[in-house]
Amino acid sequence: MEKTSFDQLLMDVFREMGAHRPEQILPGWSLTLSEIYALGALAERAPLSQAELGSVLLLEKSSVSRLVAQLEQRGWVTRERDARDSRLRLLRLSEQGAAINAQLQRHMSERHAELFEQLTAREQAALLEGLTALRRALRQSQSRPAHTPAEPSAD
Amino acid sequence: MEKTSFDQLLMDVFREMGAHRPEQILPGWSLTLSEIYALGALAERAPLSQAELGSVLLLEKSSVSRLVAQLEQRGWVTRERDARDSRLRLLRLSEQGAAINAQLQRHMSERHAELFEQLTAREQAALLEGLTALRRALRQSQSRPAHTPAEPSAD
DNA sequence: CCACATAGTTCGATGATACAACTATATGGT
DNA sequence: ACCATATAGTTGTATCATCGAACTATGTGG
Repeated sequence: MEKTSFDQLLMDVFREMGAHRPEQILPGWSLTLSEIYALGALAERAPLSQAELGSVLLLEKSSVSRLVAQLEQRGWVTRERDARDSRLRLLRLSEQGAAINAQLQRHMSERHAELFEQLTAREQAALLEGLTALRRALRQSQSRPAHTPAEPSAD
Repeated sequence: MEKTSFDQLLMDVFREMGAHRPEQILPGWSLTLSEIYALGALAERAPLSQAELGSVLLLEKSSVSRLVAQLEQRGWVTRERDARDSRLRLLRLSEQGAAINAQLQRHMSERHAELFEQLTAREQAALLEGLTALRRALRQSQSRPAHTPAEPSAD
């Protein structure tokens, strides 16, 4: 039993999941991780401004701008101007976008299922518990990345 | 309590660790994930040909070629020709490379430590167990990525 | 010795990202 | 009202990791 480091483990998992190959995340779908992630975020937390989406995705606003432009072009996301503050772009999934997202989730679930079948129930539980905890820890120690996503001022 | 999907979890973790921002993995070190990973692989499994390294990293041979060229340029990796088959480049860490790798590992361990402090012992154990199992499962179902890395012929 | 296989390199393209400079809109003080 | 400043988003430019294809060099088997 190799005492593999946690980083090593995580890196292995990243790679095997094809994280360094944008096109490969979901074979056949020309979707990047960011796009998938964005759809998921919008599906859950209803209307988000681009800045808000950026702080979820940890992406620079310019990257978000282009990202959502693409999603809009595909007809998956709508960008409505906020009535109260027309600088804001309120992002929502279109119906088609919601459908795509559902399909994506399903697709990924299937992939999970395959993977999970190979884990014992105990391992599955451990994986979820561990990742959830890790994410929590990461969020807290969120050691101010370069483009430190500004806290959406709750103002 | 959101029933966060596993993919979602994993993606969150990716992003918070800065996996989409090459430079950001280890602030101050201009190292990509692949480079870090390559150093680690060489540290463990002694001399590897580029093809072998490629199948570890899941990278195309051309990508490996450039990657190791960079590492060599920095003086971290040596590329010796195999005496028996001079087509092969036997990759090894230089002393400096080994030192760098050790430093990297230490650096990352520290980061772990910070993160782990925020997890309960139980969560830590769960994380390691879960990731280990997941990696195993990924390796097994490693079914057919596009550029399917050829099995390094055990010759 | 020639045909073919294998290891690696180089070239060109793609795509995700950042940063900086810009536009448009909002807000607050005088 | 008006200007200064702040904020949201866009556009332009650069970087860089990656792939695929075409190439070179080396090994191998008739």
